Parts: sequence; structure tokens; C-alpha cells
Amino acid sequence: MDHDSPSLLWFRQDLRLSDNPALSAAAKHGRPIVAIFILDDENAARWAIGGASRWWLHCSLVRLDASLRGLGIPLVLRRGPALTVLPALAAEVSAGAVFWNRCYEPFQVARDTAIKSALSGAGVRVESLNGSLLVEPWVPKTQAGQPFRVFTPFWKAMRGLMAPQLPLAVPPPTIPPAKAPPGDALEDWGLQPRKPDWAGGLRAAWSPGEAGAMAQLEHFLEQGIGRYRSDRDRPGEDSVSRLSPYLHWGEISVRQVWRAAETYAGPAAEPFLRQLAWREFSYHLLWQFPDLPERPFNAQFSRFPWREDSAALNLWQRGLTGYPLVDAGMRELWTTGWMHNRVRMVTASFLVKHLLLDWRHGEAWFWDTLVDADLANNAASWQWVAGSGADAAPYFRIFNPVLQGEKFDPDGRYVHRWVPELAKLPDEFLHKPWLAPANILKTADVELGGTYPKPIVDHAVARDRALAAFATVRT
DNA sequence: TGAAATGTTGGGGCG
DNA sequence: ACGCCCCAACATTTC
Repeated sequence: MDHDSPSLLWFRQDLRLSDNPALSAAAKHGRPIVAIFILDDENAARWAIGGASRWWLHCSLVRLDASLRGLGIPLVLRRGPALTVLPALAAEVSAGAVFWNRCYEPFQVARDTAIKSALSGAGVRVESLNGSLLVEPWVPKTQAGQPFRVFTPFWKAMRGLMAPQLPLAVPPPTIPPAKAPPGDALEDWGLQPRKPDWAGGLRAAWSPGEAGAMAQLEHFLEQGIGRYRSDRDRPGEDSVSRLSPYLHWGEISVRQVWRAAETYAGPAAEPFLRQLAWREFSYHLLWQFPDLPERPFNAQFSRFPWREDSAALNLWQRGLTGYPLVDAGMRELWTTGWMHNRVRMVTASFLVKHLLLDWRHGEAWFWDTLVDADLANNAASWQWVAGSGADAAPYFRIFNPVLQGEKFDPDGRYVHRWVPELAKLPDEFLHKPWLAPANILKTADVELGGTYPKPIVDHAVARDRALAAFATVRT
């Protein structure tokens, strides 16, 4: 082996320099480092990166490239099945070692295992590390030695495993510069939307990349975490972290977030840490049940009588259901690539329970439109709402979008922002415009069925229909 | 990480 | 003064 042979550092969902175990390990190895990012749509198949995430990834790769350049590490872009692309590059540059942080989507696990044995077989040292999770998904076990299926015991077990001051990866020392092998131009990947460019709202709402992640974390620590316990369910308030897309792409590590929250807020951080644990729980579930994105965790639900109704699905996607809180959420999603978690629950419940449409339709839509689209979180959360998941919402828990709106958006800040055509309606009718008297509607310039839709289903009717449908799969 | 229906209680109006 | 009814407020049960 060539004494100057470089190490490969394979970036995937760890697009950062700080607390990056693979980068630290590669740096410690002492050779020049060539970084690579592979756009692998073929292996990802059905769960190839969605539209909003592709926009995010583009911006993030621009940032990562600039940061790596400062360390003397070239970032090579290649496209194709990683199973062939990565070993090919390793041979091309005579790499002596390859480092990466683990990914946990089933196709990635299978693929990376195959890559590891191919490289090892070719005499290349391979090291994979944990850069994405607080606890590896195979670690937490019940007393009986089984994986967890219920969140609270999982949380207790996990909480017990967490060190008071989580150690972070050591920053890389000076690294000998490497020669850059050829790669694709990022622009040629077409990750950014053109004709039409629908990303204007995303650009206005986000700064992807490691620096953006740090700024968002600081903002949350100063602005949100102190009142997180009381205000996190109010979508009109700026009290949640909005770190999900950064966490998905690893522009900040969950360890950094956990440690910062604990250090900054002490016991007040607890409800937020619990939310981080839901992410861990999702990965734990996906690990033990790789079909989670495709099939109901609870097999009873295989015979659920879902309706097919593409017109209703379309109205839900566009935020035209006639229920202001639902429409506000779906429009926030479409505009910014993100939706407040409380509203995610309400909109998801509406699709599954009011419209009786298969949760996989919602899962697919969120996958394509969310900048934080994450296979484990998305699948586990949709199954939770649908009632088919592990530790799921009971089938009879049907959110009333009017009551949820009145409870969590009482002053209408959220609905005003995303459904401006209702801005002049008095608070009393904001979440139920169809009950407003004609003269009030007229004064507010609202014409139901004209400027704003009438409800596409009646809540009471839909509720009874859902209870009847869900009764057919009752255990 | 609900909502609606049903049940219970207690204060006040009133015959 | 007493019992009856009404109903709001709260609690419990059911979906």
C-alpha cells in the first residue's frame, strides 16, 4: 500500500465538522483525507430523497464544501449506487482506509454492510461510527431482553444510559492536504427546483448548513427552551427548536443539542430532551421493524377499509379542507417545508380519521414536502397517528380541528398567518367560519365556497364514520 | 401528545 | 322551611 494513500471520509447524514466521529477518526489516522458525498437514488429506490430535502441538501453541500476546503479536505461529488461508486473511488485514489458515520434506513444498512465487506475484502480498512444517535437502536432492551415497543419505558431506560455531560468527538487536528479526484458539479445534480422554482418560501425560512444549525440552536436556547414546557403546543409561538432538518442531515449532532439544552436550561430542558428521545424511539422501531415505512406495525391494520379519494387527498395537500387549522398547517408545510408538531398531529389525524385515507398517502406527501423528512420519524409518526403503530394513539382519539384550534391558537396568530383570507374574521369564528352569521362573514370579506372553502366533511359525521371503520380492526 | 357522552354534585330559584 | 327542579361545573366513562 502506498504510504501516502489517503483516507476516504464518506459524508451522508452528518454534514458537519463539529462532533463528527468519522472526521475525528479519519483525522487521527493521520493521512490526507478525501471527502465524498454520493447521491444514491438507485439504492434508495422508493425512498429516494424528496423534493424539499433535495433543495436543503444542495444548500448544505455548498456549505460543507466551503468548510472542508478550510481544512484542506476536498469534497468529491459522485452519483450512482454507492455499492459500486465508493469502492471504485477507493481503488481510484488507492485509499487505505474509509470512515463513515452510520445510517439506519434499512436500505442503507444492507448496502453499507455489503460495501464494508467489499472494501475489507480489497484490503481497505473500514471504520463506521455513531454520529447520529444518542443510543444505538439495538442497545436499549426491556427486562426480558426484548426491544421496546412502548415509549415511556424506552425513555426511562434511555435516560438512565445518558451520561450527565455527553462527550463530544475531538476536533480534528491539522490534516495534510489531499489531491482532489474528479467529481460532478453540484449544479448538474438538479437538486434545486427550476421551472417552477417553488423554493422561495424555503429560502426565506431557513439557512441550511452547520452555521445555520448553530444559530438556530442558540436562538432556541435564548428564546424557546425556557417556555418550552408551556408553549410548545402553540404553533403561533416561537418556542420550538426547529432543529429537525439540521438533525436529519446531521448539520448538528443530537449529542450537541442534548448537551446544550441540559447545560443551558437544567431541569427545564426535560420535556425537550423527551422529544429528542422520540426520535431515538423511531430509530429503535425502524431497526427492529424495517417494514415500518411500508406496512402497519400492528398487522390487524392490514385489512383496514381505507377509502380511495384522490380529490379529497388533493384538497388536503393544498390546504383547502375548510378547517382553518388544518389548512394553515398544510400551507405552512408547502410554503416553508416544515410544520409545527401539534399541527402535524392534527393534519395527520384529519387525513386518516376524517378522510379515511391510508396513512401512506400522508407519509409520501410529507416525505416529499418536508425539509426534515426522515424515514424513521416519518413512518413511526404516521403509524402513531393512524393507530397502527407501536405505542400508538388509540383509534378512538380523533382530534377535533375546531377545538384544537381554539385551544392552541386562541388568538389566531397561526391561522391569520397562513390563511390570510380569514384575517378579518373575529376570533370567535376563526376556527369555524361556517358557523359565522352571514353579516359577519360579509364584513370580514369571507365568502364560504368562494374566498374560502366550506368544510369538505362534517366533523360529527366523519367522526362517527371513523369510529365505525376503526371498530372493524379492533383487537 | 382527545373528545363526547354520561354521571354526579351542589347552589339557587321557586312553588 | 322544605323539596323539587334546573343547570353549570366537575368527574367518570366510553368511544
